Amino acid sequence: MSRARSAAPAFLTDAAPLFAALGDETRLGVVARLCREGPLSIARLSEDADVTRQAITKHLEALAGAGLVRDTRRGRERIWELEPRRLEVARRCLERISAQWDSALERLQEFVEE
Amino acid sequence: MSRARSAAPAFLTDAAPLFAALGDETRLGVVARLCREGPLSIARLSEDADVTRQAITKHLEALAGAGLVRDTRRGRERIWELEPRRLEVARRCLERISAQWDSALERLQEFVEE
DNA sequence: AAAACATGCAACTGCGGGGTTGCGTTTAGC
DNA sequence: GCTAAACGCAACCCCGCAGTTGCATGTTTT
Repeated sequence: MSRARSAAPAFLTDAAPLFAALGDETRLGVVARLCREGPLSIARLSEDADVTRQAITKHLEALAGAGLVRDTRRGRERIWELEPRRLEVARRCLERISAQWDSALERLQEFVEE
Repeated sequence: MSRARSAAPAFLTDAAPLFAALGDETRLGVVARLCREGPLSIARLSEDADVTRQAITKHLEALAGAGLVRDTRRGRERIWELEPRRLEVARRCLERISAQWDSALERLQEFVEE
């Protein structure tokens, strides 16, 4: 489908890669952890993970590809942190879709009441 | 990671498959269309899509796997519609994560202001 | 300078996702 | 009853993702 039916809204086209990036338990966990613990190195992120350090690295780069995180080099470490701006965009995106569903749900509710 | 770091919150574990289901432009388009056009048959959903009918079928079943849609047979047709309850759950899930990010963003803001 | 630490790079595997084609089956519509 | 529409099923292909291992490189630390 992609851009069928009178051109899908832009925020939907943008949303797909975003969802895809978050559609992995490991990555979602990394984001959550960066959320509540702030910037962390790869080593620290890998410590409690049940996958390899390299796996974590790949996931971080996947998240970076979606623009959700950013890395900064500090000595021999590579520190990863959330990307506020992009995260804010993503947040709005989620809310728009949420709102879209909400109105759809209301309409469905009307049907039921008839 | 998955359930590392003092057990990841349940709503995170649940969210991953949800995001995964939505992490495809085609599927996202299908959901959006069911949102604003109501229940539709596979044929109608495939009409304007740029993939095959079978592809659409698979996507629908993927969405069904995430509990987002439901099918009803009507004659020779198979009608697909949104699953309100589950969609509501998903919506709340998005909002929780959104809120989580929001507080993280606020904290980041504080850092900047220092 | 040597040991320990943090990471990069590359190759490799396995598997599932997204897509297709071909054909069979059921249900409308004349 | 015959044709066309709507769909199911199954096999197949391709590619990228998630994960691994092994080794090299750069940085602290003592």
